[in-house]
Amino acid sequence: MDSKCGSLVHNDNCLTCTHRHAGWFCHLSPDALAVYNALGVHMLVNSGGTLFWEGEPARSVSILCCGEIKLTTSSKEGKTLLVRIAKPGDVLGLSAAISGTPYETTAQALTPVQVKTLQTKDFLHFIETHIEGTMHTAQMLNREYRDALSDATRLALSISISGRVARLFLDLASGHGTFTLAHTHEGLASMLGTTRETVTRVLGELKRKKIIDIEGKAVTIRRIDALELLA
Amino acid sequence: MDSKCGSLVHNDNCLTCTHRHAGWFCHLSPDALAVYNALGVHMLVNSGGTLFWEGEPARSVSILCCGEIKLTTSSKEGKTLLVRIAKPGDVLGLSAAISGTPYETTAQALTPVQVKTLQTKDFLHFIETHIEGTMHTAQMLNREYRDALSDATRLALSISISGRVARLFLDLASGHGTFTLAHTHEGLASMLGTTRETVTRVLGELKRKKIIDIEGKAVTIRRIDALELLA
DNA sequence: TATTCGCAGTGACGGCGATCACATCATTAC
DNA sequence: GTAATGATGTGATCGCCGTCACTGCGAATA
Repeated sequence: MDSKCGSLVHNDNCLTCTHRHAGWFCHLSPDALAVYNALGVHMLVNSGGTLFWEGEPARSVSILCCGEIKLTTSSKEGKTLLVRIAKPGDVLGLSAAISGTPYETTAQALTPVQVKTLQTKDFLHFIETHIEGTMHTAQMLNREYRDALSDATRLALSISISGRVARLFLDLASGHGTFTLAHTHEGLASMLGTTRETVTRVLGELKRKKIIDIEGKAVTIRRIDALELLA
Repeated sequence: MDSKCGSLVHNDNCLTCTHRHAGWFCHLSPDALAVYNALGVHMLVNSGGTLFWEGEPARSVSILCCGEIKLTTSSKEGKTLLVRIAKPGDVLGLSAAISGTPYETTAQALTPVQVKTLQTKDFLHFIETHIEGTMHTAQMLNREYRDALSDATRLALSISISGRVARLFLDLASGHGTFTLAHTHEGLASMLGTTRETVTRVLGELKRKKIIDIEGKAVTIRRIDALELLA
């Protein structure tokens, strides 16, 4: 499953699309796919571009074809929580469309991305008339729910910040001994409800204790037992 | 919308049920309702009874007819996070059923409750064959997602324990100015990710500031605006 | 090369809340 | 009654971590 856009050749035909993968919203049966394909438009967004802002009325829904998109939410005081990184196959603005409320997050491209964008009413009409689409919608919302819940759990159940870092790293590694850290310390801090400085210090501590290794963006877990103890 | 079970007369017929309300899962068209009605069984659960435990295989899905159910998740060390208080019309075990994973929370009745319980496979078959049910599923999952996200946001963006207490009390009051506090300080602490002493101190503070009154187990909210500000 | 800008690392200091310790009350057991 | 047990209230201490201030480093731009 390649998360990049390849050469970023603009492909606006879902019927001939080779990116699609099980678990993606657009992984539909030929019949539904034909209807889906006729809807909306394909768009390219530059790295750093913003698809929508938190609080904005939800005019459209976008399915991410390739690339990565950062979803954040912020408090009145300007503090920001990194909700999650959307991957290809994800639907952006889904929750807002379903509930008819403004976007609950801000969506900003981390890489060049391609999205297929539908007007909210077209999207809703599609899922209301294709049960397959409705089921996929439920699946996607369920994933978002599980993500948000595990965030809340991580934040609530670990008193210490190092505990939260440990929990997050165990999540990110998801069984493997190594993973790619796609976040800056700033980004980690906002996921963990702490500050950039504290993240720097905690990571330094973990490296010094030989619990993890960090080389560039590659993180290796050396003592998973120690991490689990912290979490 | 009465959240109580009235005289708790056992009504096992959804067709003649007068509790139902817009936004509830079971608020279905006559056709779908007739099918839905024929599924599963109605059950009464005493206050304090447990419907299911976190980690258990998701054998069944329950729609809450009346009463309140506490959903919690906990860490290995026994610390507990209050996920939310389910209200009538909510579907318990929905996420687990949709994703085919174990229950992600523990469900414990706060009051005497009536639920309609379906085997997971029957529930899935119902929503896979009734788009109305699928849409309601998406709506419910969306609500759960929004709840979890606001939990995460509050936990991440607010350091203060008094904010969490305020939020919990607003949930428990659910619009009313008064409610019964069915937990010890110890219990509250474990839900809020803090300690018994801190709960005692925060409650004392809130009483001193005339934001709430506590007499025995009866809590009265005197200044709901102040609570909302804290949360 | 020089400048800029974002990210990473580090020290100092102060405050919130965890922890420990103990003093009331309330309720149940005896 | 008295003892025992559990819940609540309160003070003292202390450490984690938020905040501020600054340095170093590398990549991008000119």
